[in-house]
Amino acid sequence: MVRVRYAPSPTGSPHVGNIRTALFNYVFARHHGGKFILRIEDTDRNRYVPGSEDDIKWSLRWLGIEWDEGPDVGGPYGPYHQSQRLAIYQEIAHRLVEEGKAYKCFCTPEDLERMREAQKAMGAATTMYDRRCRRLTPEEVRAREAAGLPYVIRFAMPLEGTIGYEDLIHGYTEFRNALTDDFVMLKSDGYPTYHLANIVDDHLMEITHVIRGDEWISSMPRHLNLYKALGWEPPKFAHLPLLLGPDRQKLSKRHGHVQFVEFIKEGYLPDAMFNFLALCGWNPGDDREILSREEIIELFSLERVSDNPFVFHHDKLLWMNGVYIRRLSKEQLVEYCLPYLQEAGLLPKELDEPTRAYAERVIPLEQEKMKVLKDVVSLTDFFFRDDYPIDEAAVRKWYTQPHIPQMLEELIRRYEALESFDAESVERVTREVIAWLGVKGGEVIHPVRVALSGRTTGPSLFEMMAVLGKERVLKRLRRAQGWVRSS
RNA sequence: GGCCCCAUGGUCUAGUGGUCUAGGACGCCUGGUUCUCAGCCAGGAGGACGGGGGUUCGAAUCCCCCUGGGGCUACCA
Repeated sequence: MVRVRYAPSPTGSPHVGNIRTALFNYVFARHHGGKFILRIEDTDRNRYVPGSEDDIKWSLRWLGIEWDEGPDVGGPYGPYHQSQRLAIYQEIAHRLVEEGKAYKCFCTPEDLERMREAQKAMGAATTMYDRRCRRLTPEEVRAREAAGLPYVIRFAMPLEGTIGYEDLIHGYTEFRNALTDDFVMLKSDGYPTYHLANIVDDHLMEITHVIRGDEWISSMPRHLNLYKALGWEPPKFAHLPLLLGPDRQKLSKRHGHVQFVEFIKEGYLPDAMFNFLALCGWNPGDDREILSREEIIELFSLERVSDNPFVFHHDKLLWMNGVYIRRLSKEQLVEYCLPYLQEAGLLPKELDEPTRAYAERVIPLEQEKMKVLKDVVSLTDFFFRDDYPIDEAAVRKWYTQPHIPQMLEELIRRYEALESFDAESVERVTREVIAWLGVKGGEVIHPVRVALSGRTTGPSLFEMMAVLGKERVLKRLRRAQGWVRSS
């Protein structure tokens, strides 16, 4: 039985890279019919950010990623918050101390700082804990404890030899033990560090595969030696290529919009995000790129995960989201868009039937143009308000032309007489005016579009008029009569 | 600096020794459709597969070196 976990730490709203890791774990579990576990690694009390755990869960659920064990759903291996498992880590850390595989270190942060300064002053290329407390005699340790000095527990790394492992993505890799220092396992506040908690929980929760970012490769000598010291069989490891910003640095806040919840708010669709994230480092091996979750789960394999870093560009995500928006039924599109229009104040929070029906006719008009749902606001605002911006350059271009006054007058007269203001009738009448004026179609259509929407781009003019309705159309055409000027 | 990872067009990626004068996608450009934009359709530009050595009849594909980029180097994850 495959058991994998996503183990975020609640130190802020998760960014795309974190969620990509969660998705790969989830897809791997589903592909193998295994379990996907969510474990909260809240072992850093200083960096804890309230609310970030909710963002993590919200992001996962929004993507349709449900965890089989973890917060809210429980499970046989709980608790799933590391802060609730402190006694376990402490017991194991002390056991290691008794076995001589770890030791108490009484160095203060100031001691360590001085040590590093001294090493640098001596021209050392690398600063590394000098293991001074590893050499303390039992009497010295007892004396310090009796004096009530705070301490951390450090792992006693082997001083020689190498340790290696077979990475499912990178292949065999090995490290020289002497190059890794005696890392802290248990902090002076009694909380474990990632290195300890992660190994203990992965073992206790019977995790079979650890799938995480490449930045963890360098911690492998610590983890592998810890497993060895504990006498535990390590799980399989797969390190995912890093997600990079356009400057090729590891993706982070510095790159702007990288928080996953920002993507949700912008109006990316869950299916599109799922699809795109799956392609951040993985591909199905053929030319397909638009893939459903079911297809991704069916086709996924770690063997097809690339081992080179992935530069995250928004362009392709935007394109893909557009593809998914265009595939939406009119009803789905409306449901997705209404909240954005309400949020923008273009529609009331409580929709009455006529208003809703109107919005249902407006929104689909711009479906093919939307890249993100939020686009609906700028694309359709003139349908919902009268004080929309006017493209002055377009007004200057058209409203200085000689046929415009006559055109407006004639259009208004004929539209007023129309009984049914549907697209076909409006088009018929408009074409009559075009013929009567003896001008090209565009010479009427373009200035009318500017009159009705204030812009030069937009939906098909006649459908737009039918939706706007006779009253609004006439009002706006009359207003446009005031734009006419000679030049 | 040390250790480790990575290296195919601007970006993502196919490619696992011959079928590659390197395929696909995004982006970009052109044309078509059309009342505009978008969409859709059809074309196009853009790579001497980072460089140098090998191995081989034959290398984008295997090996080595170099170069470049990145990650880690905390009582953070």
